Amino acid sequence: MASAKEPTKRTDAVTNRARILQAALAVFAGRGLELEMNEVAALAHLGVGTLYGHFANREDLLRAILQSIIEDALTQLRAVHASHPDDPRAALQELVSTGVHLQDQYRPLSGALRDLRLVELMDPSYVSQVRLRFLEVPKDLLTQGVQMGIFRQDLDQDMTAVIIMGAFISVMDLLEISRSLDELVERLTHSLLTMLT
Amino acid sequence: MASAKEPTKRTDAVTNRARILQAALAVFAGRGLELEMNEVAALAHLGVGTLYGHFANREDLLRAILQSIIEDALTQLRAVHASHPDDPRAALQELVSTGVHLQDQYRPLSGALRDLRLVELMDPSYVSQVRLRFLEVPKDLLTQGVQMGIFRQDLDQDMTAVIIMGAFISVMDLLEISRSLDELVERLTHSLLTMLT
Amino acid sequence: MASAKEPTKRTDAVTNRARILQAALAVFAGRGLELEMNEVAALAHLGVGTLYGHFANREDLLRAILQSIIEDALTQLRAVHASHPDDPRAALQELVSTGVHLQDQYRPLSGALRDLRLVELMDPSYVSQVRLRFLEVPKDLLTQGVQMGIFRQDLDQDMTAVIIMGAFISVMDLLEISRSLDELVERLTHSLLTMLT
Amino acid sequence: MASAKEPTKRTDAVTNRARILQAALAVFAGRGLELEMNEVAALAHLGVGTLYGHFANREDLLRAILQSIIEDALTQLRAVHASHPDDPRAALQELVSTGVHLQDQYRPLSGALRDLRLVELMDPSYVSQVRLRFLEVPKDLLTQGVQMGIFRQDLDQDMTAVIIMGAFISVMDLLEISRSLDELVERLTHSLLTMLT
DNA sequence: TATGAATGAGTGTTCATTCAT
DNA sequence: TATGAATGAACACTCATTCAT
Repeated sequence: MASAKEPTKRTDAVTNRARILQAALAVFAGRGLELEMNEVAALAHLGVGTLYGHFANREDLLRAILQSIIEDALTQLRAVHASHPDDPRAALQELVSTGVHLQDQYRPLSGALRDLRLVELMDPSYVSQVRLRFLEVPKDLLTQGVQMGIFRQDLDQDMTAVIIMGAFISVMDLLEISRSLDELVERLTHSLLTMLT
Repeated sequence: MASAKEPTKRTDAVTNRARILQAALAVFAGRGLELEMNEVAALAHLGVGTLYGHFANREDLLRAILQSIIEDALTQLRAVHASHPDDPRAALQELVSTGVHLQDQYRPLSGALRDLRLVELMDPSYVSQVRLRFLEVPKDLLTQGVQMGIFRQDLDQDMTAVIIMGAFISVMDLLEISRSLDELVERLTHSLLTMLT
Repeated sequence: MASAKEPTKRTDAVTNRARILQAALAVFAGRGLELEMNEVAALAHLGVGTLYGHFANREDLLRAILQSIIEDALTQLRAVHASHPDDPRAALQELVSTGVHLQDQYRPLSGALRDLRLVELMDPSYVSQVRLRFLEVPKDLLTQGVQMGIFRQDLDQDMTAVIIMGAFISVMDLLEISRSLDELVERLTHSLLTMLT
Repeated sequence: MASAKEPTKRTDAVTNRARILQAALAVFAGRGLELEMNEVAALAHLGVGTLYGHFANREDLLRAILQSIIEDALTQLRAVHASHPDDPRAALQELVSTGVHLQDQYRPLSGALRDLRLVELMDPSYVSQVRLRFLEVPKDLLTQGVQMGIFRQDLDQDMTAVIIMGAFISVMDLLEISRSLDELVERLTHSLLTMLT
């Protein structure tokens, strides 16, 4: 029905918004919070002005990226737990794997989450809420594992969740002296399981 | 060109270098790598030009701050181990305490150590070397504890060191929902001891 | 951040590049290599940023001006020779006139061509090449005049070309004690013709 | 009588003034009007402050250098004429030689004399006066030569003086394609003598 | 809605000049 | 008088944001 005479000048607005986010994500992966609007525009093959049609300003775009990353990460992490409803050990292993690969995928994220500029960007309450949502994941896994008698009973579950999440972040420091991400995953999983059972 | 209104301050040059570093440290604590020369100068009650008499440029000043922080942190952490030569449990407790307080004192440090700009600032090999030097501290403590039969034998010491360091960093995330730094230290120490023995 | 008080000028980009060059030329005529970006921008009734959209940096703009002046000057000087194919005397007269008026039009040029900063700006080989291209003009005229039997045979043509070019430059020193440019042109032409024939 | 106990702390003020001028001259030879106070001070092995004890400001120092160079150049050029009271040909040859070597010795001078900043620095009337004093030298030589029947009678002596001075300056352009300064001197002298006799 | 040239506040850095020692 | 660290105005350049097209 629709005969496209013009060379798709008005690409669908939704498409463009997605394209911007995708480009912004790529730039964020490289530059983190230093992301530049021109660079995003260039990568999205759009004019800078177009970015401002979809996001009020740079901060808005950053917020959108961060939310997108955060929700993606949370979704991935939660999916892990859901996919191993009866096997906390396997769940932990995959949680570690997913966590480490998320670090790799969104490299500047962990730094950004600790960057003071983030608090100026996002609502402070949102930031702490996000942190808690992340901690929920290992905590739920722990609770289940303890109930099933697989993990030790004498754990401070909040602290243990923190320890697990912190391990995801810090283990990247060993990447340079390690053969591969997968080796790190395996060793970290083993260590955590040793300490938790 | 120079209009001197106030009676020019003429403190000792050595004093001024220290004052600049102190001011820069304070600004770094607030802004991290976004540190601005004007802000440092203002905080030090010095003209901008004076900064350039002591540091060739902004990057040089950042490098000086970072090295200063890093060496201070490493010194503090190592001192802990040395002060408890025969008691790995007590050493761990104080290590946790020192680690958490360092996080608090040099807030943007852990983020900066993960910031891509750091590698442009410092030698890449220096950065990874620093990470390893930090990991050495808990690792040495572990080795000793295992030899003394206090910690479990079945630990991957590199991984465990990573887990301990990661815990220092991540535990700050819980600060908002915790009553105090000291409470966090206590709970984290307890959890780590539980898992290590 | 940008507070637009006046109704933003939005002249064609091509127009603006020309306007910048024109303004830069005017500033160069006044300040030579000391040209300031702010001054050029103000004279062009454009923001500084606009200059950087057309020229990568100050040096680039200077290069563009210098090349523009040099090519214009060379073109004008060569055109003189071409317009008097059979009359070296008339050609010399007009060459002097053009040379002197070029000096007047692009006042700091001859100084700039002798400025050490020029070599940092342009390729050193470009600079010496330009000098030679300037010398070609009187030299060709001499060659032709000698062949036609109008100028004396016993001339070192390179040296004579240098003498003619040097006269253009130095004669400006007499401007203050002379009635007009045209008088200078006439007297210089007469002197040169006297010495060459 | 004077027993110098202190390590010559107070070097004679006259000595220092001379040292500053010497250093400034050397810097001027390299940088021209871009001369920097710190560089002069360093080369003179004196503190910057000392410079301001002898010269009110940078412009004052520049004025002093320029006057020194100008007077030196004039003295040298006049001495040439005086040393060949009866031989205008020989005088011209040596005038060329001296002129060319002065160009070489005070490289940025001819550019500076054409620099607009010079007029802001020196009294405009001083500048034109200086130009005339320079022109006097070849002019006197011409007058004498004409009176002695050695140079042609039909010369506009002002213009010819200009032509000679201009030749000194422009001949430096050929230095790059010439074997040596001396070769240039010889060829230029020959050409001038050819044209003047 | 899309464009991207234009904008100018803000930042790093230089360098003539001052003044406590 | 000599010193040189301190000073800050001035300048090149960047980049988020706007708006005429």
